[in-house]
Amino acid sequence: MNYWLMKSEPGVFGIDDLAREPGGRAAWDGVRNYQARNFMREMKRGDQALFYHSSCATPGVVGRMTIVREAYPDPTQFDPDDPHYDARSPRESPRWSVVDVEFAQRFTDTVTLARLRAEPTLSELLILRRGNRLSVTPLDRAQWEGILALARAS
DNA sequence: GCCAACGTTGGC
DNA sequence: GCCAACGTTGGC
Repeated sequence: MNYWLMKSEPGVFGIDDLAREPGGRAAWDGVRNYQARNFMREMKRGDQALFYHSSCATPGVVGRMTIVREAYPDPTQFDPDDPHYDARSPRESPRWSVVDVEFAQRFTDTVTLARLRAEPTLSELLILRRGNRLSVTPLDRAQWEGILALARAS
């Protein structure tokens, strides 16, 4: 099993939006960065992911979800009315992928970015790296457990 | 709103 | 292939 951290702006699509979807399931669409896309293509059904709220008053990890469908073409890349439309993505070999995620838990309290930075054992977290902008990053098991422990402790 | 960091684009 | 310009991300 693999562990991931996935960012989204709560003003666009937050964890409460995911929880409200039918079955708590949604396609994680709109990713337009090759490195992030490649990580999504590595995801396996049953992998676990943390939901991170970015560009908001209190950025941080707000809950967790499960990968329920492995990578397939992102339909929004072919939709001219979608903000993530990509006119240069070939139909026969789509450039962008999505995975389907399923809501698992919303933490009572956000594990804030400040709290993550204050935790010495999480110093290698990719999202804490200076200038990091990747919206999808892998976690190792210790990081996953560490963040869940912080969520339980709050 | 500001700004640092980074990815992408496009001229050459 | 280089690199300047530009756009985006995301914390503050």
